[in-house]
Order: sequence, then C-alpha cells, then structure tokens
Amino acid sequence: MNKLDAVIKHAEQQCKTNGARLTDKRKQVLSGLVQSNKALSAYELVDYCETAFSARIPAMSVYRILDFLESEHLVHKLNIANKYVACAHISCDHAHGTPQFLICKKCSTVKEVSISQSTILELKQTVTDADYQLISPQLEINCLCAQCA
Amino acid sequence: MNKLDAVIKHAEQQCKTNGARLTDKRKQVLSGLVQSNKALSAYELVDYCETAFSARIPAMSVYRILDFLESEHLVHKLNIANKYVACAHISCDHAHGTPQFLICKKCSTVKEVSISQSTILELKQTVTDADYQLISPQLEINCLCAQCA
DNA sequence: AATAAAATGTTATGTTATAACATAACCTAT
DNA sequence: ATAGGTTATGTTATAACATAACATTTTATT
Repeated sequence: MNKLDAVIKHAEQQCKTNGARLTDKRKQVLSGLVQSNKALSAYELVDYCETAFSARIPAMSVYRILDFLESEHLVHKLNIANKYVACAHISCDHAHGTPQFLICKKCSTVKEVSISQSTILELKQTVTDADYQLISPQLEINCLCAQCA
Repeated sequence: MNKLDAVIKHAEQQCKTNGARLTDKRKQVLSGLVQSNKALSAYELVDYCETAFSARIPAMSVYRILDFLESEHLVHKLNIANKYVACAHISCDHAHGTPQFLICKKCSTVKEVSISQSTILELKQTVTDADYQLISPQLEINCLCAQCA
C-alpha cells in the first residue's frame, strides 16, 4: 500500500474513533497536503483539488476543512508561513508529542522534527517564569532547505 | 529623561553610526511601538500616527518604515502574529543575542525573553542534523498573558 | 418520511502585504 | 547655489490570507 492510501486509511480510522467523518472533500484536502512535499496555503489547496480531482472547493470550505483536520490532529498550521502541512505521524501507531517545524523560507518545504524533552521543559520554565501560560510548545523555525541554501 | 526619549535618542545615535537617517515618520512609527505595551500591526500603526501626531502615513510607507527599522535592529517582526514590536534592548549598551518572544494570543502583549545558550545550540544542532540552514534562531511562542489566562 | 445535526455553498468583507510607478526631500560635488 | 544622484515618501492598484453571516444540501436517526 502506498503512503497516501495508508495515511488516508489511518485518518479515516482515527476520525471514526472520534465520531467524526472524513468526507470526500476532507480527504481531497488532506491528500493535497500528504502528497505535497511542502506547506501549502488554503488557496493553493483550492487549486490542487481543482487540478487533481476536478473538485471546485471554495476557499471558505477549505479553511473550514483545514480547521476540522487540525482539530483531528491530522494537519498543522504553520503560523509563521500562513500555510498548512499534514502531520508527519498520521500513520505511526505511537502517540507523539508536540511537533517542531523547520520551514524553508524560500520554497516552504517543511521538516517535522523533535527536540529533546529537556529543551521543552526549559522552554516551559521560561514561560512560567515570565508569568505567561503556554498554549502550545510548537516551535516554527525559519530556515533554508539544502536545495535553496 | 523618560523611556521614550531615551530610546529615540539611542535609536538616532545608532542610525547615525550606520549612516542611516531616523526621519520624523520613522520616529513616529518607532514611538508607536515603544509606547505600546503590545505588538501592533502596520495598520494599527497607521492609526496610531494619525491619532498621536495627526500624521497620515500611508500603509505602504509604514511597511517600508518597518522594514527599515528592522534592518536597523530597532524593531522585530513577530511572524506568528503578523505584528511588530520595538526591540526591548534599544537603550541597553550591551549587544544582545537572538530574541525570543512570548506572545499573548488574545491581546498581543509580548515579552522578550532569553533562553540559554545551550538551548540555542541544541536547536542549531537539530537544524543542522536535518540538513537545513538556520536563518535566525528567533523563537515565537504562542501564550496567554497573566491577564488573559 | 420527518427531523435534527453536520457539512458545504454563497456572498460579502476584513486584514495583511507587495508591486509599480510618481514625486519630494536631502546630500554632495562642482 | 545648483545640478544631479540618492534616499524617502506618496499614490494607486492589487495580491494573498482569512472570517462573518446566512443559505442550502447531505447525512444520520427516529
């Protein structure tokens, strides 16, 4: 089974478990992100669905679908780029922690990496010391990929 | 001397050293950021200059001015919020490293903090291992401030 | 089949940002 | 002092990202 099918199957299963539905359009949007090697904007996903599936999904719907996929932890929003990526661990069985992203500023390719628990703890401590409350320790780091560098 | 005057004086000196000019409009935009306790968007700065100085600066110019102030290291862009803050260290004499920001997602108040050198080194190593190249180790962390929490 | 809930469509508009070209302000060398 | 280049700002248009509000369609359940 290829990667895409495996991911979609896992995603479907996961939605079912949560009593949510992975509809055709949601599958199409998720496919776009899984197949892409880089982060895509909502409007790029509109184009992808049109091209790949002849499905004309309005931008508004894509945003809603992205919200849904995020809520199911199938997709991450990269705030520094205003783009979206599929979670790199959809078809892993183990649960996974907070993702960290290296984002190529030129071409939007993304690598989802892990930093050590101790570093995360230190960041949390820094936040606590500053009298702030952490929403998510997701880090997004501006980089250049090997290609673009 | 109050904080604002001190900052502007330092900023002026710093620009002079670099052969750059801190014009009136640039001062006004910088003032807006220094006086604000939170990050502001370019359009909020347009409003600020109108209100505070009766200076109608077009959005286009504010963006250019922000670019300039960034290039002089007087201002930081917070990419996850699409807003801008004055550098917290303009009137410090010592040079300072890469800034890290805690950003309140509700009200955009910002705290500029430092993380340990060892953490920064670990992040750099993570990036290198992933065959990426770091543009800047600036971290921006989504939080809630004490007020909003 | 009737109903309620969920998903999607539609239209309008808000927000952030840049492109392209015009004009004004300011140095600096003659 | 002024001609000519450089820097700064103005103007207009438009691109790119995002949400609000309300309508319709689809799906699941009784």
